[in-house]
Amino acid sequence: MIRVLLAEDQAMVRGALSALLKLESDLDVVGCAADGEEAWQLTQRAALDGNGPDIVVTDIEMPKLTGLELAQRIREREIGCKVIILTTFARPGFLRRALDAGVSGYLLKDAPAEQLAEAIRKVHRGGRAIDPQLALEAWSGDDPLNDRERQVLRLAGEGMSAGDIAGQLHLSQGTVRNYLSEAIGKLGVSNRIEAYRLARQKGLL
Amino acid sequence: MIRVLLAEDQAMVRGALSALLKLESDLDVVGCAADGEEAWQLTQRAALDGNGPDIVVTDIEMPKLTGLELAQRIREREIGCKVIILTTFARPGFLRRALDAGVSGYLLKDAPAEQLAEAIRKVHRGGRAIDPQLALEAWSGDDPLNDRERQVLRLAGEGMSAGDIAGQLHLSQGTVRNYLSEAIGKLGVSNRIEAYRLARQKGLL
DNA sequence: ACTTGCCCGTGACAACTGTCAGCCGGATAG
DNA sequence: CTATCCGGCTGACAGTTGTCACGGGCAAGT
Repeated sequence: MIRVLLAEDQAMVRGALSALLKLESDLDVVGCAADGEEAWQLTQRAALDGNGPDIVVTDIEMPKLTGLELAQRIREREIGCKVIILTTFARPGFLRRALDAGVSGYLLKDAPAEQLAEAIRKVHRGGRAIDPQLALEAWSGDDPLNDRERQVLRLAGEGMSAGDIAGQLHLSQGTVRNYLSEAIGKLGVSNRIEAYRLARQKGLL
Repeated sequence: MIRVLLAEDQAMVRGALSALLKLESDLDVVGCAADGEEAWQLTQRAALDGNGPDIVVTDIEMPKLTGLELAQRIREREIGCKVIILTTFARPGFLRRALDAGVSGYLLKDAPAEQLAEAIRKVHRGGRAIDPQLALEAWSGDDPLNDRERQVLRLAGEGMSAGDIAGQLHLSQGTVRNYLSEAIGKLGVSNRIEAYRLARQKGLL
């Protein structure tokens, strides 16, 4: 019996995926989480009790903690469970960061439903399940942005001013503007809005 | 037995929803479509054979034919089956257009999974199933923005400067800034980025 | 110890943004 | 006809943004 934990913010989709996996006799859905933070709590707590999930299937874009951050944390704290990313976005940057975060699988929501159970089994056997089309693209374009630039850009994209961002990240306003300027330059655009859009589109956020 | 047809472009989600509905003993998933056009073909053909679906559950954003267009067509050709929209987007503008197209239900993918089956039954009995939170907004929050403000905001949201926008719309730079200022004020935010995000989120663009 | 690189910060400057008060011409209505 | 509204424009002002040059601190290599 493979123990699976599901993290996905859209309740309807979460419930439906759960129903899908419950049809498989060798899979056991031991938990569902509506955001990354909840998934982390559940995983960690269960792991301490010795009945943690074998596989975490997670979306990327979720409130509080993204799927990528969740994967990273699971690896850092050595929880010992595998992670499969299940997302809408075929962005090379996402896949790359997912691999850096040590995930074992990366599936698209566009893929046929049967692939999910198959991927879970494959990963559980110690294999990897990476969408083949995407795997190719991932090593072509490279990611110019560093962590700070990403953070700052993300906040700027939500409409925060340099001052706001500085407050939130405990930096000075000038530094924030420098990072933004850097990011704008690296991406070859002319203001923060375009930088945000481009970075987002390329999956660099 | 309620006959249901499912239209949703993401294969994984489509399969999962299908699994979810198959758990209900009084529901029968008689077809799945990956886009609006396919859903229309299936619905129409089955209707001619006298075994058309009672309910079509459809996403909005799909290739070829959107869920809204599908709903409209089903009503125009008097197929005689009900439509339930199932979408990510809580935009009052979408709901309004959906109602105009004669749909019987409008659910969010954020809603709990159980609601889908309930909504289907309710609509089959002749009722309506509109997300209550959304229903309020749709007729309360009426659109504060005028055409110019919308245009300008849309372009600003793509990263264009006041000067760029002025060029594109054949206005003066100052006028563009005035419109932006107006829009920012009406939406109660503090810069163009937030204004864009809010307007977009409310479906006003 | 010395470079090299990175992170964070400063100060200054030009450009852009957001706000406001007010002008003009056309349409509409009383 | 005149009053009023509306779309568009202007000019001015303070605040924010984008750029640049530069300085200090810290870590890793050499």
